[in-house]
Amino acid sequence: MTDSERLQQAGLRVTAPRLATLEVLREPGHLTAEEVYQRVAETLPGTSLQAVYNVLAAFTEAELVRRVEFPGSPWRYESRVGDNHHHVVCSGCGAVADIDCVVGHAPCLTPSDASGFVLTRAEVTFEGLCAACAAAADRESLASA
Amino acid sequence: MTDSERLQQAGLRVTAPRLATLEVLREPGHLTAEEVYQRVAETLPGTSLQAVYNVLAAFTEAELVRRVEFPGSPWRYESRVGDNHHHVVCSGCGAVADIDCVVGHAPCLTPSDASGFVLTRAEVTFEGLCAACAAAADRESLASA
DNA sequence: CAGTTATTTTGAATGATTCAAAAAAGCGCT
DNA sequence: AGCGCTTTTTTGAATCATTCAAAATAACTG
Ligand SMILES: [Mn+2]
Ligand SMILES: [Mn+2]
Ligand SMILES: [Zn+2]
Ligand SMILES: [Zn+2]
Repeated sequence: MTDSERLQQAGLRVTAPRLATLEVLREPGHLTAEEVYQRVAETLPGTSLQAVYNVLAAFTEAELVRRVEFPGSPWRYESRVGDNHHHVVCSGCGAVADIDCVVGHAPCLTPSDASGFVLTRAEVTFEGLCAACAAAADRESLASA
Repeated sequence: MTDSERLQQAGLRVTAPRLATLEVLREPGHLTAEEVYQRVAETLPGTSLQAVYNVLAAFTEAELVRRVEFPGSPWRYESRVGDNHHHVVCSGCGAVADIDCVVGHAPCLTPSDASGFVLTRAEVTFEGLCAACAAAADRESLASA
């Protein structure tokens, strides 16, 4: 299916900013609105940041993209949708990586006691150190020892 | 241990705003800085919102309180610390409830593949409808059927 | 192509959090 | 109790991501 068709299927008009945004978000990654805007502006100068915000809001609504929120960071957007995967954020450098849903059977959707809530979704964010930052920390502690 | 002693143990000076904040956060709940400020101001008029922000930042740093972030909401603070429990947020009314760590053996800390990250923490936020909102939704769908 | 409606542009507003400088208060010591 | 040093609070302003609003423009329908 072409990008235009995807937009139409979602009930959205086919516009240049939207096509450019789809293109930018095609490759894997977790970009902020500002970052998407920078990249869109490369191929489509004159596009406003506000337009990118509008596009991303519409896409999120239509579930063409997924919006993820990490502490202390602006919202980020990715094209990997529909699989409720999770994320790790490096507390050293801020790098983000995808994590497939834990140990098979989605244990994260079956808490022991949900206090009467009907659960629809689980958002899981891991925190840790990426390989590079962990290595750096190792060298650090070795040097000071 | 008294609140004063807790502050001293954390290396923090004992001040009125800090004691008042500890008092406010004694009971379970998830309050925003603004809400803490409102309650502190009741017993300690003249306290500034900025002071509350300072206190909460110091407390979070010292792990006297835990800060949790929910999408679309200002940060919230709670006194239940040290057990890495999780949360549900009602998508209807915004109510927040605690959820003990899922099915015993903390499966949320053992993802199938962490892409080389060394994990230190898992933040799990469930989304759903609280009992009241679920009941309301039921009535709604019944009426329109 | 004209009419209708969605989208983009431009410019400003909002709200939570942070920054900075001066005043006040807490603590250790005498 | 009083001094001096350091932390905390106050006051006032700044920052940043996101949102709001109105007018201009562009996409779809027939
Ligand atoms: Mn992802
Ligand atoms: Mn809690
Ligand atoms: Zn890193
Ligand atoms: Zn509810």
